[in-house]
Amino acid sequence: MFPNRRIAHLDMDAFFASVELLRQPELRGLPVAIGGIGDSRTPEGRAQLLASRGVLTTATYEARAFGCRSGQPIRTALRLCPDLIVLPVNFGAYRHYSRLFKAAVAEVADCIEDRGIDEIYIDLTDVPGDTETLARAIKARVTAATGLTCSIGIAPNKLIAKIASDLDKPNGLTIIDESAIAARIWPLAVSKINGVGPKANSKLEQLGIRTIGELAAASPHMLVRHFGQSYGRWLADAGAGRDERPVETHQEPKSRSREITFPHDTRDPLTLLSVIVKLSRQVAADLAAKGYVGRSIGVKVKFDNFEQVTRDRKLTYATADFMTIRDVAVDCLRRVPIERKLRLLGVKVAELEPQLKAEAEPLGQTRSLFD
DNA sequence: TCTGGGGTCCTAGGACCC
DNA sequence: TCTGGGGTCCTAGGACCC
Repeated sequence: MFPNRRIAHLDMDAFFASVELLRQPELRGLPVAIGGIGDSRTPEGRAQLLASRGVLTTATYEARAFGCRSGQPIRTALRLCPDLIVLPVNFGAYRHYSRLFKAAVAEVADCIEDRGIDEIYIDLTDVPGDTETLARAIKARVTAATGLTCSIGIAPNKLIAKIASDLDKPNGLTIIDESAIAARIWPLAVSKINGVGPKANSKLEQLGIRTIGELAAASPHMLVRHFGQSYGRWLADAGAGRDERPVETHQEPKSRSREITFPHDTRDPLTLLSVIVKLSRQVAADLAAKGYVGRSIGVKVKFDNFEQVTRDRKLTYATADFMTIRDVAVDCLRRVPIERKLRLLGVKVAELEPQLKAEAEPLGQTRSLFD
């Protein structure tokens, strides 16, 4: 049990776009979005973006007022907001600011769980001090270190903290204790729960469950009947605001992949082969850079009708070797019936382990001869 | 010329073993 | 010979998240 925990969820506000605005302050107040490779302010860049198949990763609040959203095709966004300024993604800069804000938080509390480039959970349970004072100190340090704002939710667990951080965006601070859950959380849509996506949401809707309060009132039996043992029970717990997951300060990577959406759908064998080779080289380099090797190698194919298939193969040893990855990936691709054009091709290495352990592998194999 | 790229976790069926 | 049951591994697919 985790009595009286104090868990914070911190989410940077419109992160990618906000970083760009630091670099280009003259764009403040204008509708700005990040995505693709071109810059919409030049005629060539605009033409490139209009021809591309990219989506927005982030939109400023000014752009959101026009209906622009992350995940939206750039073309759609430019139609909704012809004056939208679309800037190319610059992951190097975002990673830099990501490190800065996480280091700033660590000065106040060091039990931090990484949830990607722009959000974290923080366990404040054992940090001395009043909750609101701590939260304000964290926000102040993040802004001092980066010039950026964030939104924080604090609650007895990660599930509620995540919902809370979204309630007062941008630059928000929301503290929800056990006694406030009914008033603050129950009126919200079930889709606000991290883990309830479009499929579960529409199924719940068919069952007459639209709010978290209605989920809390639903019978766990009924939920298990419709959603299965595991997800059904989880839904019942989530509705009740129960979540005992700890804040995990370290997670080992499980897989490494690279994928690319073609500018134009294709089934040309030479093109597919050269792309597989390139992706394999990238995955091998990524693994080498991080010092990992993996036992499972596979490919992902998305056809022009968005149908998706995967093929993978497990090896008897772990590797990060480019030629091995390439050969197995090619082999996997050969097992995919190519009856229409491809939209996307990807290569993945999974079941990762640190490289040092793998170097000891031959010893293990030798020993096994005497088993 | 609608719909990115990089992840995690879960399920389910068949093979295979005891 | 007319039909078990548990366990693990492998592969493929899908939901969901940032």
